[in-house]
Amino acid sequence: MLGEPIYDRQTERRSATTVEILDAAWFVARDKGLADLTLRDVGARVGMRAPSLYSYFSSKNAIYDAMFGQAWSEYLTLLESLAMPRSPRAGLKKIAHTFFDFAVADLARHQLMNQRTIPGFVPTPEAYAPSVRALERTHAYLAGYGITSLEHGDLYTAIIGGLIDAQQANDPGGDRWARLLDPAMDMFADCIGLPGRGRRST
Amino acid sequence: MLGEPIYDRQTERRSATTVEILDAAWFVARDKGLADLTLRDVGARVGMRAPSLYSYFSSKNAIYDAMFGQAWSEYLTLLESLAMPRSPRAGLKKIAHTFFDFAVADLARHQLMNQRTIPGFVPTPEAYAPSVRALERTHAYLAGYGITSLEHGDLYTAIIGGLIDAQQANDPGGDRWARLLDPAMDMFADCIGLPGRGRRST
DNA sequence: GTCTATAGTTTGATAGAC
DNA sequence: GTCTATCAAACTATAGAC
Repeated sequence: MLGEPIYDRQTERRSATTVEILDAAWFVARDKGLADLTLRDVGARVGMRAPSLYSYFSSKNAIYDAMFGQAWSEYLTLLESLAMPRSPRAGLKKIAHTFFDFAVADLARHQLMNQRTIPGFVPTPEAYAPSVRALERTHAYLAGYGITSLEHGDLYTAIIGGLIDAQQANDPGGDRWARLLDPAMDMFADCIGLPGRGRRST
Repeated sequence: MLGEPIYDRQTERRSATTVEILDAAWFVARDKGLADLTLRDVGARVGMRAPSLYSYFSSKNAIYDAMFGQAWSEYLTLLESLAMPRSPRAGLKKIAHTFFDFAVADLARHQLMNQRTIPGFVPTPEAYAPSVRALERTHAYLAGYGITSLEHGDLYTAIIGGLIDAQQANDPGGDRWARLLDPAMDMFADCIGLPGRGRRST
């Protein structure tokens, strides 16, 4: 008797369709807004009727859940692929820019990842896992620069998050707050006594 | 012929009911979530059926709009009532705490005031006015402490906003990020060269 | 001004034919 | 696995009686 194959045409085709559906969901979310995503629209985008989606996802929230996990996994991969510089100051800026740019590049994604805006949606532990790993990885980077205090890590992420929200809320598509990212990082670095440039006017 | 009265029993009663409806709307928003506010629930809370609300508000968005204006007016009043201290550092902290506490005290209100989470809702210019006045007033306070640069003002508000969002997203009801407010303000003050304590470890 | 009644829409989800 | 058909529910908003 032959061993069971790791995959066959059927399961391969099936997961390909699953990815296709998720892509369609992202498109609709960006187009109509994350909260206004409907199964009809998603289905139409992949040439299906809404009920057919239930062959791939058990509910609408299951789609949100997969999107959540996918987005954080993407960010985690991006974060882990970074070649971190020697200089702590440059390192802080690199992570900050990576997160900032990732968030600003896709508002719907940022909303799903970082805000609690979908009424009944709570990510499952499986989908939540990569976001935890991303945070751990960030703290590991900071620790590599000698920043081990929990408070410093919290403040660091809060400042970046504040700049992102201000940017997208008050100047979407612009760079009024994006330009403050580096000065803010220098300010933070000065505050915790990192080596490098001393005081700076802005 | 008698002059027209400034008000009479009818208009007085009418505006009283309007306030009652708004109070009910706030209650429902806090209870069920801002996005899940329904006219049925609001009506039930004031002993009316949903259609009756249309005698007071022309649409559901008109209710959101009134709530938006009301919230910002309240904050503006609070802001203008502050007795600002002499010390710039203390002043920065006072405004920061005022805004932080106001936001954290009512999540639904914060969501309506500062985030764009309701699908079709855009505040009318009238409702938007007090929020502009609040921002102007904040900048006036900062100017009184010699902080006149636009960038500094933007960074100041972004930091506070970031701490608020981190607090409510990751530790609602706690104080993990609230405790960072003063250190963050000292950091900011150090950065822009305000007098007072020099460098500080956190 | 408030009600009942209802229009008109949209949505997530299920049943069952093919 | 995809479809049609449909359900059940929710909502905003309007019309018209009282």
